[in-house]
Amino acid sequence: MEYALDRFAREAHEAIAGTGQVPDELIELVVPKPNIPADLAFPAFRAAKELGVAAPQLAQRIASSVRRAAGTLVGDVTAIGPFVNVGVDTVLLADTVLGEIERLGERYGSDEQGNGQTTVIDYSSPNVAKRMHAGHIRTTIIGQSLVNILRFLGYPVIGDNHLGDWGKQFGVILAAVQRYGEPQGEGEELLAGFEEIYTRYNSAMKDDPALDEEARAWSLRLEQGDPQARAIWQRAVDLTLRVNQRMYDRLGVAIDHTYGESFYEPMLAGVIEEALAKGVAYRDEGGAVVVDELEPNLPTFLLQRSDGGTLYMTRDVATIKFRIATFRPARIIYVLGIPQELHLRQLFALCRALGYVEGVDLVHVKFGTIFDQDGQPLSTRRGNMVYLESLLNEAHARARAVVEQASPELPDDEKDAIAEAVGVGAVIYNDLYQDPRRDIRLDWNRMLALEGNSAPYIQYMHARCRSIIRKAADEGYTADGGEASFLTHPSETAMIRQLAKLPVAVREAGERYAPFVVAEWCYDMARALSGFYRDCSVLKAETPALRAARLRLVAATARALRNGLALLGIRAPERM
RNA sequence: GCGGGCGUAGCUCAGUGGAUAGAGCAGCGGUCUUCUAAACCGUUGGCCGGGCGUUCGAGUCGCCCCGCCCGCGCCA
Repeated sequence: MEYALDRFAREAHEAIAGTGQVPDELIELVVPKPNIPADLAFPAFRAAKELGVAAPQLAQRIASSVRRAAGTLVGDVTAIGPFVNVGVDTVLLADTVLGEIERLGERYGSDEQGNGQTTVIDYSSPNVAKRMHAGHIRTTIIGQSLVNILRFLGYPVIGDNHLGDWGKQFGVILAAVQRYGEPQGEGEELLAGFEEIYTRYNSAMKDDPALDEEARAWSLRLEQGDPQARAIWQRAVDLTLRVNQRMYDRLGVAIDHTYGESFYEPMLAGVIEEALAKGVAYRDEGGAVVVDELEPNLPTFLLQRSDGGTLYMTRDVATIKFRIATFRPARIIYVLGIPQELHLRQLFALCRALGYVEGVDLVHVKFGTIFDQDGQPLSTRRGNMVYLESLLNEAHARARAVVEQASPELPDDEKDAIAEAVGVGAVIYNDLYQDPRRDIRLDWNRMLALEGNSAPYIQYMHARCRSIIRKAADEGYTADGGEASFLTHPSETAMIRQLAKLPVAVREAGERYAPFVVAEWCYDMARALSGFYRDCSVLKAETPALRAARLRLVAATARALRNGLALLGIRAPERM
């Protein structure tokens, strides 16, 4: 889709090429830094060198011979030193952008580049029989935002929650249930019970190899369909899904499939056989299936345990094979932590060696680890674990306190709804506002910040727009006759420029698998609005025509902010 | 040892070869009789870890160091 800024870039390029001063292939436009008074720039260095002239001279020649074709978005063209600076025609831009937003509404910023190329995204994937904690929040939130963004870009996206419900890990739970009895209770509390016996057994296992054997044996019984093992397993799976769903609902997360690792059990033997038959793997003296020397610097790994049990790797290979056969994707994305990088490199290499992934892009979207205040890893044993539910509850409570103070007149249920949107939004935003590769040190005040570069700030600016629109309607004002040409104040044109950038930001976020690009756009949009709010009154505009134009601008801003926040999975309340 | 990531203001972070490196938080000083002060304005704060190179131009690319984090066969 060609949005206003795409058109502007094309027309600016054409205008420069039209001077005949520089060959088309040497024209490369860049977006200048904010302190430069231009919307696009052509650094003339390379072209000047190629043409054997001084760069400032070439820039000057281009600027003085450029012709502005009527009806284009190209405004002033000036040379500053070796740069040709191109300004946008702000009036035409305003008219174009407002028109786009009014026409496209909640689709403003979307695109069609996906073109039928299916993308499978593996995200969230918590373990069964455990509560979700701070460690799960990143894959869940980043994953859902990528789903939203890629869908918006027109890719058919299939999300899959690859539940950790199999393998030795669950063998430990089964063995623990045998030893300590199955925990009783309901919901979160019951899950905590499972967790408790799991950690107890796990630490006992450390100095008793017999317990380790037992857990492994139970994982085998589960794989082989032992009815007792399957019954406990089923209860644990159902319970976990039920409890997790509450978290997903609060976070605006909806995952298309929840196959889980167990789903692939019937396919595992075939995968192992195939790897052996193709000579990609071999069985060693101990009986384990080994994959060796697939690629330089790729460490050896196992596809089957020596006792016949399968591994994470086995199930992941089967998962890829299944996904490709079932969904015919052009791409599979894993939203997984950096510590899993080696595993995925091995997995991808193995799938390539097996010939499973012709024409399929395998992508690891990686993120750093969460540590506590002191830089220690979060763990149940350390007692520093932060559970997702209590995190969200705390966020809600803090936001609720602010609503209570700021808007005591609102009805109770609306206060609650606002507190939920704002509190949860703050948590989500905290994970999406930066490049995910960095490790995060847990800091409640930063995580639950309600001011500055935060979701609540953006939500607040949106609510202010909505408030203006409500008040205008009360007074009988409408946007009718609101010509974009009245919007000439610097704060207004700054807003329009920012509005125009949403489609660009969405595309970049998709290309880089980087929701923070959208988050950044939202924040910059909110700041642009606050400048406008300070400088330009809507209801008290000098003329009815100006008021109507500003009403259009404010409505468009609310719409665009809402779209941006939606891509992050953050709600935009009408009032705060 | 091998592999990967990170290093930009006191703290948390943007900056994907171009012009004078930008935000938020914290600090200091101001602004509510005004379309919501979850806001706004002003201000303090930088050998961009270090070195060498490539380039007309390097926070950005390459190489070498330094520091921190992570991973490296029967867990996931």
